[in-house]
Amino acid sequence: MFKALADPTRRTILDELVDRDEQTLFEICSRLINKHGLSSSRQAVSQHLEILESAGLVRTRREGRYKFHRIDTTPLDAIVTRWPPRSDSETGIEPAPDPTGNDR
Amino acid sequence: MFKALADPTRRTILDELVDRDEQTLFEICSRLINKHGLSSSRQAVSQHLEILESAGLVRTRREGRYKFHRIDTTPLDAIVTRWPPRSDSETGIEPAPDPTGNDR
DNA sequence: TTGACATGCAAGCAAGTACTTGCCTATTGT
DNA sequence: ACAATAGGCAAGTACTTGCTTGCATGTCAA
Repeated sequence: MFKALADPTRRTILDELVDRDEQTLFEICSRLINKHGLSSSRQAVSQHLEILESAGLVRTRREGRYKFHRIDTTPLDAIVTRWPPRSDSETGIEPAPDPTGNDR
Repeated sequence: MFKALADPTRRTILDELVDRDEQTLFEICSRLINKHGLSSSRQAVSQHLEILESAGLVRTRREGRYKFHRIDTTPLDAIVTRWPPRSDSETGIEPAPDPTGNDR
């Protein structure tokens, strides 16, 4: 999931899906070009969407020849819970034992 | 910042800095090896820390020949605010105008 | 002062990644 | 049926990136 977020184009795609949900591949393509000035080919965007989907950040729904994409932000919660903001009691001076780390 | 989070070793370094703040380079090195079984050379970890620092996720403090590192989680807030969780009113059926996106 | 220690700098290499190109399948409208 | 449309698959390529190697700088203790 972190690798999926590492690409700026993919982040812009997520921005677009926040702006409007349930978009098709071509729709996302033209909005990237017209609204963001990105020269992204259809295949490039398709591969980005694959990566976003396998990361769990995008859910898809097939309907005839259309494939609609919607954002799923739930995987993002893991980021903030993994590295929680430090409380004041933790930011105090710590014992700082053995800066060389030779015993670990 | 997203690119900084894309590497698993860098994420483990952040884990370590949550576990104990104000660690030196060598200290982080040995903890990566002993606690996580990662075979990371000193130079590799040093470069990871550079990237984390330029991403604003790690703050450093020099003291003699030691350089202490501490985590800064404030940049992470931008992630959740950029792609906020959808409220129920937004998850309803949208008009879905022009799936081809030809007018955009 | 001198040697050990903690860290910094830079060139080179190998693996990964984003993108293109070309072709293919499936669905829909006329 | 047939052409247009929406999307998928796969190989090739240029660029990025994580890592190593070797040396340099700065600090501290004896």
